Amino acid sequence: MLSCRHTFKLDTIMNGISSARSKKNGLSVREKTYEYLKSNILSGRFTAGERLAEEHLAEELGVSRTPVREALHKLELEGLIEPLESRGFCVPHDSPEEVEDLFDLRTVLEGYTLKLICERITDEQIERLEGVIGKAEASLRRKRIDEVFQWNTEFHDILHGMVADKRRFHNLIVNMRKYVLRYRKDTLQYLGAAKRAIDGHRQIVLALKLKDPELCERVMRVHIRQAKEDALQTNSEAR
Amino acid sequence: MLSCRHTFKLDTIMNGISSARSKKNGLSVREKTYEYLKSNILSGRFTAGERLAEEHLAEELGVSRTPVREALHKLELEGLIEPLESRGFCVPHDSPEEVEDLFDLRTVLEGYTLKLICERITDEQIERLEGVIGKAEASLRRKRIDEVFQWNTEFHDILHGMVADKRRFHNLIVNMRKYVLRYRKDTLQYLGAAKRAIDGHRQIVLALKLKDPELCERVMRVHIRQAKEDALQTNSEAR
DNA sequence: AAGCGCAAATATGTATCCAAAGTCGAGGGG
DNA sequence: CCCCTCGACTTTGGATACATATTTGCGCTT
Repeated sequence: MLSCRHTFKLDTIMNGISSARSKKNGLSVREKTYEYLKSNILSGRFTAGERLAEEHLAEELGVSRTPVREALHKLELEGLIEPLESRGFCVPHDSPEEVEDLFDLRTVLEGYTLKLICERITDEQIERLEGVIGKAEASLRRKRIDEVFQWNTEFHDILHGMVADKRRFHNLIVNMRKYVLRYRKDTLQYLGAAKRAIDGHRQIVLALKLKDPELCERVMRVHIRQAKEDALQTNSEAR
Repeated sequence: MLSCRHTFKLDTIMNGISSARSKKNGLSVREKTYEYLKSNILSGRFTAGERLAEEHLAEELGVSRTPVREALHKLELEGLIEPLESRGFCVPHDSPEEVEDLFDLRTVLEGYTLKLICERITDEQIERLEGVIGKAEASLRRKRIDEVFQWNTEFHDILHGMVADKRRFHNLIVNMRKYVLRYRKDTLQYLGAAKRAIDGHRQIVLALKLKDPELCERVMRVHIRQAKEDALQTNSEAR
């Protein structure tokens, strides 16, 4: 209650910067709310099953319920939260089965995507990928796991950028990688997993160089399956 | 303007039946709005690029803008509409490339799904599938294309029902089949396509009987690719 | 006559309001 | 003592109100 004060404050600021979705510069309140909630969910701030109430979140952010509602609905559609039987939403419990499903889906989609990429990739792009792998290895040698993670992310970003024109594939894959972050943050802790990931990337580039679409698909499937196993391993250890 | 009258009327009716999302019986206004818009989009009532304005739609349905907005956002996420640069949404132009993308995605997902199904299907379920194929053939002999379509849909429904526990796969596939309807409605017209679809289903069942996961994946890929070609063919003829 | 600019209309984003449904607890009855 | 019921409170869905932004068209100026 009494969030009016905060509301007015934020409102004023927002107006000053860029009231609605001025697209270029500032994000709309809804977008900010959405991003805020998403990052909180992915970073694990909310424990699974914990109730997320519109009102409460609205107050916390100093905005009205409207953008919060829209953000929650969007998150629900993306599968990051699920409706509670009674009311409200919560971050779903992630059973090992669901984690497995998620990775299986990635296995299939990313495998096929690499096959597509194989047919259109240029030598220059391959060099870029190799450069990134090199940087990841350098970070690994310095035991900077978080840096390795950054470079590995970059590696996949470059790949996905190559199918940006295939919007459905692109959106789907990018979305799934977001969910995966929830698990990866634990996985990351292990040097072994980081090394395996880099090895996988080396193999991917090799397959791309050979211009063998079928090999590409298989290699990527193996890579993601490896990631799945690392994630499941870490997850079960955590409990 | 002056939609107030309608609004009050519908409001009263709604309240009488089941105001909010009484889940079991009646749909919430948002859900009804969503379904309404979706069926209108899929049935091709809106021409591609045509602007969909909240206010206008709200008035047409006799509801306020709130549920319309939520429905529009949902449709956007599903890819059935896309935001216009300025404001509002529109049904995207479906370039042959996009249709191809859509089917490619289905190819991959359904292929993998059949592989999964292969490992868990029972003889009884196979019999059910064969029964449905038989009925589709009977309908085909009587040249009842719409009936063939129903049975073919049933065939895929049964298959997808078998991976209902893999929620991500399930949702994704079911969703994509919805989009496909937009094209299939034309494709359907052709007996040749109907026959090819049934043949594909026969092959699928055969692969399932052989319990060969790799074969299943390949056969399903071929089947969907066939559907893609039929769809593209029809589409280009239509223009 | 043409182009620039301003103003009005329209649409969208956000806040608030209202009604209805669900939840929880207290009190009474079995 | 436990269960059932009724009522108040919480929370959500939907409507409306309001501010802002965009677009379009009209008028003025050059």
